[in-house]
Amino acid sequence: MGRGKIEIKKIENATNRQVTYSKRRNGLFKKAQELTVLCDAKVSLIMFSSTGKFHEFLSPNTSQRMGGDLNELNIKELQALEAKMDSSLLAIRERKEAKLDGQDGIVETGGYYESTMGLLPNGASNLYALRLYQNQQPPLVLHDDGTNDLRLA
Amino acid sequence: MGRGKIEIKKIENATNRQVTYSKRRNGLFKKAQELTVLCDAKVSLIMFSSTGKFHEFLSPNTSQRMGGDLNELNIKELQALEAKMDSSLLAIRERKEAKLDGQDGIVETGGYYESTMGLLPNGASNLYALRLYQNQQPPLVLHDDGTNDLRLA
DNA sequence: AACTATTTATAAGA
DNA sequence: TTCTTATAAATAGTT
Repeated sequence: MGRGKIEIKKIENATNRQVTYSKRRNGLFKKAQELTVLCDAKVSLIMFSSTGKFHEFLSPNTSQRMGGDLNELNIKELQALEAKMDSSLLAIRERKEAKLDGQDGIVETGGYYESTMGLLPNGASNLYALRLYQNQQPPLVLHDDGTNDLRLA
Repeated sequence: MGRGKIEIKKIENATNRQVTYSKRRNGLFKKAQELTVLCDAKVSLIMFSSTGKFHEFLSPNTSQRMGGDLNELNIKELQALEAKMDSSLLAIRERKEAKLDGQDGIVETGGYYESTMGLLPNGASNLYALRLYQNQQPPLVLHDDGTNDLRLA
């Protein structure tokens, strides 16, 4: 939708690529915003340009605590969060043990799903998704771009 | 871009809202895909309809481990992941303690940033963002939609 | 699900 | 870079 039709392939010229990224990023955010309002949906949109610039959109209706911090959470919420982190950590430790022992006990039964993207202080980025399941020995799926180690703060 | 111009406000008719959600969701995914390819960007797009349906887009170049599981992670990665979860858990416990004591020790110094959205097995959803910092007493920012308790598996 | 009249996004140019 | 505008693309209302 412009003066000419373009092929969807990587824009090799870095300047043009940056300009297009900027324009289309704005377009995507606007669309995400509109979808959120029109359809009462929840949207999380996170992106990194090829130069490592980070931008995100979160549904306004999910941002009531924006700028807040843990002090805004009540004890019950903190306990729930702690419990979740605890069980996730346990899952990771179990996996690590299984790995060390050469075991394999993955059972994918569905359940909690989580997708996330991280930005590190040095500008490097990673994108990964975690799938945390509810059975007693939760498997966990982790993705990254395959080009960097997981860089977890 | 249709037969008529529309106002960006919630579509009250549930059927129309669902139809529009479906159309615009596809549009958003297509745009996200194009941006990924054209600009060599990384994009994570996650959404829930008002009826709780879940959809996501992850940049293809960040999905090399799709379908994999923790067994595909090496020990080093598992250790890094474990350490991250550990420190996050510690941050949460510290916050909880501070909360119980009525303290306030938040210091936002920047650093690791993480945004995430979760889906629970019962179809309920939550959207929240965590900001995990690198200083020794990491503050943590958590958002949800304010209408439900945090529902963490 | 398809079809189009229109609106909207944007590629190329200024 | 920011603005313009011709054109491609998305989509609202309809069938």
